[in-house]
Amino acid sequence: MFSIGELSKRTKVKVPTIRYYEEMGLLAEAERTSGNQRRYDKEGLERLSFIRHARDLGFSIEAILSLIELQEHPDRSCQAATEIATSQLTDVRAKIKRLRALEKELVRMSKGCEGDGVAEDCYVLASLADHKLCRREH
Amino acid sequence: MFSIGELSKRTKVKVPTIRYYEEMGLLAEAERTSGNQRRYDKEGLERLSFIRHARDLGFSIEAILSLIELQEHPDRSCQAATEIATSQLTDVRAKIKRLRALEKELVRMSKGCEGDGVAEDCYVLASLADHKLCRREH
DNA sequence: GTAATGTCTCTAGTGACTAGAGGTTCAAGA
DNA sequence: TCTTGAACCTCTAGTCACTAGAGACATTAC
Repeated sequence: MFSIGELSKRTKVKVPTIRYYEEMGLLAEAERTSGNQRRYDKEGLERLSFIRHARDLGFSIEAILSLIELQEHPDRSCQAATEIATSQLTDVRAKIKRLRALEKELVRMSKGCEGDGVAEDCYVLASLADHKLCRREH
Repeated sequence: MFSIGELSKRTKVKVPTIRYYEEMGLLAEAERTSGNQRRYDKEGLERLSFIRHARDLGFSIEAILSLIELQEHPDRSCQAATEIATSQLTDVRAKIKRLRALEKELVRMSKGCEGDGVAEDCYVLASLADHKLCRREH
């Protein structure tokens, strides 16, 4: 059994974040010492690692709740889990696409201006003021 | 002179968002009718278009405040504007990189599981439970 | 004149934390 | 055993960029 600080060190999840996850129902309520401090065991560690991993991959707390629910009923179909992962993938791909468009536009803006003139002639500012100067939608 | 609703229609920025921008100091306080409703002119429209465009490109409100400050002093060096744009570009590129890694991992996870088994054998869940199954860092 | 639509301010909520205050508990050393 | 200091507790409020809703007032079209 170890403390919340120890759990934090092992999982690299900050202490307040662990408490927050407990409050959100991602982590079961921890056992307590007689002095009311949380104590964790291997199971708690595994659960938190799972959560941290999923968060790192961009899953929302809500999605993780569903995944945990599923984990706790190993007899259920895993279709839901696959759907959640696929939807996350779709999300990620949409974000990449959008960021690529932004990247191109920002490159164009930055290249247009050396940063050595005055604001009046700045291509960055001009581009922002007039969307028509953009080459593509973003 | 037109109303906030009209401005909203023309810029595609929602009415409460316009009021929010005013509160944040991005937009000058609008003139008012005798009945206390906001009225805008061409200048307000241009300013809001600028803001919207910058937000679309992912600039933070704070960054936009700096850009506007610069716009209002056309004699100043535009170095700051170029720096803001470049830093934004760096940000965007970092995000893309990270999302690409996530994409790969999610593809691998989804491919590993057909979604036709039970949760106990689900590769998605197994991957989340054990980071060691991952091919790369993310 | 009336009815419908638009606008006003204000407060509170979103997601996923993070920071801080003020108090209690624990573990290690003397 | 006592003391010190780090770690822990709960609670509230703040972050960012909005968004939603209540209840009241203004404007516009007929």
